[in-house]
Amino acid sequence: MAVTIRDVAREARVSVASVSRALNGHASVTDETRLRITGVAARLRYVPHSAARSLITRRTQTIGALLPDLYGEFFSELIRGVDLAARARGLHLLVSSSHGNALEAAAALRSMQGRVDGMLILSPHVDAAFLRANLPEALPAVLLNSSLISTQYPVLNIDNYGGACAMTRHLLDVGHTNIAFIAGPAGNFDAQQRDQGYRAAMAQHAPDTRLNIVAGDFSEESGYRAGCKLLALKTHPRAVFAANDMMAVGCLYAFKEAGIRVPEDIALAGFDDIPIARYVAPPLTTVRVRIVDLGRSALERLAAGLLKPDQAQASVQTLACEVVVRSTCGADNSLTTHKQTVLEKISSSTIRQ
Amino acid sequence: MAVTIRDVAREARVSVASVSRALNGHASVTDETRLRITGVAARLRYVPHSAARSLITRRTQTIGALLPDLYGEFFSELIRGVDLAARARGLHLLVSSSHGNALEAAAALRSMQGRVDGMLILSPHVDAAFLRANLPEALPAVLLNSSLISTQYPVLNIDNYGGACAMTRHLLDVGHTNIAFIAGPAGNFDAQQRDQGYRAAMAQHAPDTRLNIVAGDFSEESGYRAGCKLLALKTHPRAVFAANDMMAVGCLYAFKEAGIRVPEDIALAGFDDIPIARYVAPPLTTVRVRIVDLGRSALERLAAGLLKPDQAQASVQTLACEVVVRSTCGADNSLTTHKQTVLEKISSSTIRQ
DNA sequence: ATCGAAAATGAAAACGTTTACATTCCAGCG
DNA sequence: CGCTGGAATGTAAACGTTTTCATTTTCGAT
Repeated sequence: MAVTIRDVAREARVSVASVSRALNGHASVTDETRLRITGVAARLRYVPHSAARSLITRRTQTIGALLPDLYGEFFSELIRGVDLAARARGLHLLVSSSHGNALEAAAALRSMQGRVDGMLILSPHVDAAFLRANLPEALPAVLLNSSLISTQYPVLNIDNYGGACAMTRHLLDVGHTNIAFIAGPAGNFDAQQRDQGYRAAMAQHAPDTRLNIVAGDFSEESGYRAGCKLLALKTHPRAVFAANDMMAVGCLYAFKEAGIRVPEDIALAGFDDIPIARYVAPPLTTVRVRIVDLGRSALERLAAGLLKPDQAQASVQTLACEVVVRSTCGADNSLTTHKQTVLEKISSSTIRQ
Repeated sequence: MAVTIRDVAREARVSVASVSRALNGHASVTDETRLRITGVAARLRYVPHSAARSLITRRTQTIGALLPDLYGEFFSELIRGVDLAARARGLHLLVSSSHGNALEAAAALRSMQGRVDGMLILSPHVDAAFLRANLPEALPAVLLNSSLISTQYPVLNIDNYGGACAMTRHLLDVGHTNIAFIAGPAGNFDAQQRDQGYRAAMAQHAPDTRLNIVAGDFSEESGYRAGCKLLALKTHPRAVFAANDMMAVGCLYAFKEAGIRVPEDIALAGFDDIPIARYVAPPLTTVRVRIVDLGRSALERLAAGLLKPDQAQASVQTLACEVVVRSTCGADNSLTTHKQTVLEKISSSTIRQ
C-alpha cells in the first residue's frame, strides 16, 4: 500500500541504492539522477519507513524523557526547553511520566529501550543501582536534578545552594536578621541543597542568630501550616524564606488570615519563580530558575554525547539562579504590582569534576 | 552486541519462532518450553528490538501529539491527560510542539509519519486542506479544539459556547445587567464560540441591554488595555466577562490601578480556570475546563479507532465546562480567599453527527 | 583508438522480528 | 500395527532500509 523505496527506484529507473544515496545526500550521485529521483520521490510522496531505517542504522533520531510527573509549571517548562532544543536538532521526543514508584519508573525505562538513542532522566527513584539495573550500558543518558555523582552519566543540576544563599543574603541586606526557613521534603535533593544554602548564608553573615527551621513538603498546604506555626511563636521571625514558591504562597495566606501584613510585619520569599509568584498579592520575592534553559541544556548535552559517544564526560554541571525582588521582601516598597526587578544575578557557576 | 531473539533461541535450544510465540503469549507452546524460554530471555535481559518488530507488524505502539506550543498550563495539563491514558494502554507518546506557522506544523506532521500509529492534533493551522496534504489517508487522527467538521476524523471540543452562556447567565443572576465582554483573537475558534455564548445568553436573558464588546487577544496585556478602555467610558459596565483568565487578570490590574474595587464597583469573570485564577486577589470567578479529561478522552478516542479502524466514526464531541464562583463576581461576598464553590454544573452535552 | 583511474551505479547482504507454511511428534483409533 | 489428525515446533520469507562490494560508465591522458 504505502510507497517504498523500490517504487521510487522503479519509477526513476535506478536501483534502490541510488535512491537511498540521493535522498540521504551522499556524494557520487549525478545531479541529473539526483534531480530525477527527488522529483519522483516528491511526486510519489515517498517517506522513508523509519522502522526499517532504524533497524539497519541502529538510530532512532529520538530521545526519551523520563519524568516523575507532568503536573505543574516546572515540568511543562522543562519539557518545553527539551522540545525546543530537540526540534532544532531534528530529534523526536518521547515522553514518559507519572511514575509513582521505582518499579513503574523501571518499567518505563525498559520499555523505551530500543526506541530511543538517549535518555533524559529526572526522577527521585534514580540512583546508581537503579540505573545499573534498568539502563543498558551503551545507552547515553543525562541526569537532571540528581544527587548522584555518576562516573558514567553527565548530571545537570539547578544551583539550589547558590540561590538559597543569595536569597538569604538579600533578606539580611534588606535589614531582616531573624529569618525563618520553611524546609522542603526530607528526601528531596533540591530541598536539601536549599536548606544548606540558607544555613551557610546565615552562618556566614549572621552567625549569632539562632536558626529557625520549620518542616514542609513543598505543598501549599504545608506552607500554610508552617506559617501558622511561625505566628504561634512568642516572637515572630522578621522574615520567612520558604524552600519553594507554593509553600511561600501558603504561608502568605496564613499571614493574611491572621491579619499580619506582608512585608510590613513579616517579609516573605520563595524559590522557583513559578508564574503564580507574580500574581499573588503582594507579588512574591523569589529565586528564579531558568527551567527552559535547564531542559535545553540537558538535551544539548545529550545530543553532544550522541555524536561523540567516546568523549562523553561525566561531569556535574550547575545552572545559575537569580534573586527576583518583588514586594514581599520589603526591599521594594513601591507596591506597583507589576514592577519586577532582577537585583542580583549570580554568575553561572560550573563545577567540573 | 545487543542480545537478539536468535541468542535466546540458541540458549533455550528452540527456534526463533518458538521464542517469538512464547514471548508474545501465543497459543500452542508447551508450558515447559515457554518457561524455559522466558527464563533464558530474563537471564539474558532480552528486549525485542522495537524497530524490527515495527517493520513487520506495521505497528509502533506510539501515538503522536501535535501541539502549537507547550507554553502555559493548558498544554501541560492536556499532555498530562494524554500521557495518563496512553500509559494505561501501554502506548508511547511522541510530542511535537512549537510550530509558529503552518509550514512547520506540516513538517512536524510529516516527520512523524511511520513513527506513530495515530495522531492527536491541536493546531490553529489545521484545516481540511492541510490534513489532506500532510496526513496519510490511513493514519488515524483525533482533532482537538477544532472548528473543522470532518467527515473523516473525530473532533473533540470544549463546550466554550455553553460555558460562556452559563457564566453570562450567572452574572445576570447575581444582578448585573450591564455586562461587557472582552473578546479573544479574531481567528480563534474557542474565542469565537465564547463570544457567541455571551451574545446568546444576553439576547435571551437581557434582550434590552446593549452589548458592549471590546477587543482582546487572550494576553494579559490586552486584558489590561481592555480594562482601561472600559473605565474610560462615560458609564462603566457593572460587570466584565473576559474570554479567558489571563485577560481577566490583566483587567483586574487595570481596575486596581484605577482604584476601582472588585467586585464592589465592577464584577469580573474569566474563562479556563488556570491555577492563577485562584491566587489573584480577589480570587477570580471563572469557567472551569477539565483539560486533563480532554487529553484523556482524546487519547481514548484515538485508541478506540486504532483497534477498530473500520468503525471509527467521525463525530464531534463536546466536553462540559462548569462555572466556578469565587470572589470577583460579587456572588460570594465572604472574602475568605481560599473558599471556592462550584455553583452550576452544566451537564455534559454530547453532539453527534 | 586505447588504457586506466575515478566516478556513478547496481546487486545483494544485513538488520531482528513475525508468521505462513512445512514438518515432526504423539496419542488414539480401527 | 499402521493411520489419522491435531498439537508442537521448525524453516524460511518478508518487512524497507542502508551499505559493502562489484560492476559499469565516463573521461582525460597517452
